[in-house]
Amino acid sequence: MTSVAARTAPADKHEERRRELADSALRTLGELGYARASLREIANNSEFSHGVVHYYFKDKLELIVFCVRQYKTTCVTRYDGVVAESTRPDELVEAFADKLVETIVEEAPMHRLWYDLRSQSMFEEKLREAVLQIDKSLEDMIWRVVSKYAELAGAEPALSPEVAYGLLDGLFQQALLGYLCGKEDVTDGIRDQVRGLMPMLLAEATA
Amino acid sequence: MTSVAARTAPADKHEERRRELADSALRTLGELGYARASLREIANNSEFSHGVVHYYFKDKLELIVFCVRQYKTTCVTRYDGVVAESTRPDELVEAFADKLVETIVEEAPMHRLWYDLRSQSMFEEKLREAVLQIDKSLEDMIWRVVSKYAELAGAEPALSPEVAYGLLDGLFQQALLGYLCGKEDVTDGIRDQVRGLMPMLLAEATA
DNA sequence: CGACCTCCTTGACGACTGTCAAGACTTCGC
DNA sequence: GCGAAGTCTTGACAGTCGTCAAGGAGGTCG
Repeated sequence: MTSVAARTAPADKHEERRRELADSALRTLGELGYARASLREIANNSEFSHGVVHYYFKDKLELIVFCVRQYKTTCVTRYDGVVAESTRPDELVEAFADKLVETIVEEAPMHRLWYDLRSQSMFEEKLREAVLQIDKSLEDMIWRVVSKYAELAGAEPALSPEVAYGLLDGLFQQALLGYLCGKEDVTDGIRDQVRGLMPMLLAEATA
Repeated sequence: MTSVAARTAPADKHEERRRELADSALRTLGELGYARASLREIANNSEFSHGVVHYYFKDKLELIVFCVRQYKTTCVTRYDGVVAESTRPDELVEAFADKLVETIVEEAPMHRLWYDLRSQSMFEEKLREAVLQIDKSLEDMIWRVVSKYAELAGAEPALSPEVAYGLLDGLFQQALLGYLCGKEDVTDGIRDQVRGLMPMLLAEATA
């Protein structure tokens, strides 16, 4: 309010703490999953004590929904670089496959958490709104890849965004499970699978 | 041992009780999910008391793995009738799609439990062996459908069993989530999706 | 200095969990 | 009909959980 003003407005400070808390909570959640990650364990892996959660969040549920929302908002831009920088269809496929593998190897805990939460939402209504919203944003992300791929190939996508996402998500989930189970060549496997699948997503140009 | 002999051998009796227990446990598990289904709740929804579980099962984990194994062994034959009775490719696709819809509508709790457990196996090593085994049997089930379809169409499958299963499982999971979230026309949606997808799984006959 | 406000810790609460031991009830061989 | 084996119930155990109230620490402003 005065000349210099606060570095950060008080409301922002509050919001920033929420982000910090959510950030360290995500580490624990990715390690233990939704059900076994207690608030005490989450707090232990942060720089705070277990009581502070209820100062910034109403519920365990509110914390967790906030966490996953936060992670996925950064996550949905993951392939945008691939889309922006590819100039030939096969180049895009390779870059996309590389990025998929990188995601599985480097962010496996986060993604198993996502699948955990999506499964939980089948039982718990309170999770559904957030899950559906995130799912949609992932579908959009995949669609940007597919439609760019079609454009570069001079063709049209042969499938709806929903189906394209469903198919690729199925493959990704399978690969993630395989990777976590220690199966070898799962990374090469997903690469081959994507190389084989992507051309099938296209149809002749109709316009 | 005598002339008439026992109706069921003692070992069978024990095994039969396990099946009975698992059967009523499955109802509770399908309703509450893996994490929130306590042994007391499971026992409450059966004709037994909560202590009996440890007479027939070592663990909660052993009970649950037994349950899902039991369910899935009946489940993996679900589409065999479709495979056996179809004589034309389009007929198979329709019958397959119908069966998928029927499965979603009538057995949603069982299948969300399956996805719950598969997600949990990404965190809990002890679940992985059973999950991988069941997953493989589902892959085989799907492959019987796809290869029969190819045969009827006079073509070859364009994909490996693994990929075919991954794709269809992705679609199925998406449809299940949509159905549980009360989305309308999800049943018509999956029908259309299958009709659109199946032909894409085929390639020209090479032999 | 003292009153206030924000942020965070501590400790406790009631409820719920998986597990298991002790014993009651049932069934069956003899 | 008796004893033993098998089957099931009951009650308790140690532990964990989410939640929240009481209060301390640190800063700001009157």
